[in-house]
Amino acid sequence: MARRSDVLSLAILGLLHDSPLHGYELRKRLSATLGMFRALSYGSLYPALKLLLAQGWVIEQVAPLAAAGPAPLPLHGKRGRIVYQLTAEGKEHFQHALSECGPTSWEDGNFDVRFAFFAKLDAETRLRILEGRRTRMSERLDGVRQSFARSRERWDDYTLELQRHGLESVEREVRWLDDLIDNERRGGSPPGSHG
Amino acid sequence: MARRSDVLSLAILGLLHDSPLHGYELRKRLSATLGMFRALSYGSLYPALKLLLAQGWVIEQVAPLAAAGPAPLPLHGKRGRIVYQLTAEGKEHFQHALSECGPTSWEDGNFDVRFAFFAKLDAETRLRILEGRRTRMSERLDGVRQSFARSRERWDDYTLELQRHGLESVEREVRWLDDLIDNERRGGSPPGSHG
DNA sequence: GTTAGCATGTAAGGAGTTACATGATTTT
DNA sequence: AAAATCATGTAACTCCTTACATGCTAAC
Repeated sequence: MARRSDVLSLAILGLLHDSPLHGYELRKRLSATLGMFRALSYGSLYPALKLLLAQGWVIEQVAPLAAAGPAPLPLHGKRGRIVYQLTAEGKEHFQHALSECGPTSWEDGNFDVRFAFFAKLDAETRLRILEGRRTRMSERLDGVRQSFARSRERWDDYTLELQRHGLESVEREVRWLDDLIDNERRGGSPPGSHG
Repeated sequence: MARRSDVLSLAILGLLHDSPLHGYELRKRLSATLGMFRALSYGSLYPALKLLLAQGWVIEQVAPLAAAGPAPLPLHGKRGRIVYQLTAEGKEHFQHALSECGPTSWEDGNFDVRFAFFAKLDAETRLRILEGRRTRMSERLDGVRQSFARSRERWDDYTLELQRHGLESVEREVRWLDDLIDNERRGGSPPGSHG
């Protein structure tokens, strides 16, 4: 019934939570936000939407004429844009799926999307996910540091530089999470800047 | 005949370039280095090795007794470890594939592995790949900056913070590439530290 | 009038993971 | 003697991309 991870579904439902959208616009927002800097292909998006439809989490509505919106709003001829809207079950499923704070929630692919919708979660769940992620990243940091120390002679300068850069990236990630956890404990919203 | 990208093949051939290795050891090195901090599964590795074998780029050698190596070297009973060794054609193919400095060479999945084997490339090719990568990252930076500026009001603090963090990551990547290009132009090896 | 962008889809295939299956060796 | 680690592999499955197919609309 429920898919294993289905990050994409979660992201789509989350975006539709605010307002109904059609596929093309959805794709632009998915690409521009949610840590997804790589553009998602239509070959992934449209089948995913049909799946959400089949599960009753969204409904399709053809919009041939003007719909309320601040965008340029070009009127279409034969077939209007297909606008997807969240159903009551869809909202329910979204909240349930988003509230999952087990180990899968802080995995590489999942964490970013969870974080993007943190505003729709309670403070306790937010903290649990952040701490889980921090622990995971810390473990990774240890592993990377050890293999870095173990293999100083084995590799040339370029390979070493690549490893060093990767190491720094993970260190930066941990510091970022530390700041977020700190801020969450004080009951504040995310900071606008940090070192 | 030749696969489209085949980053994994390139990585394996590159590691075997220095010394023959068996699958298990190969996997550890692939995971620990080459920017691959995620462990590669055996379900990917062993089929890839069989493919290299079929193409004549490596040969298998069963090592039931001691082989020259500084490792703990446990002797095995029935079946020894299967050690893979680069052939002359394998070396040739590796050099040819690595020297490819077209647009594919600076794509997300490919660049890291290329960079790891930079020591086996001439300075001119190194510079061309670094500059291609820099341009690509710069373009991405522009796109991210624009969508970040366009959507300041649309999203909540958490989503915005995620975007800001992503933005900073790309900025950092560009600075890193700038340093490397600078250093390459001076004809030096990679720096040990930077801002 | 043609190029670029809007808009929706399908079929085939690439690249990888998980779960399964097996067995030796080393450490506790 | 149990647990961890070494060591090799296969089959099924997931997720995603590319290439194809179609047609409208806006800008130059």
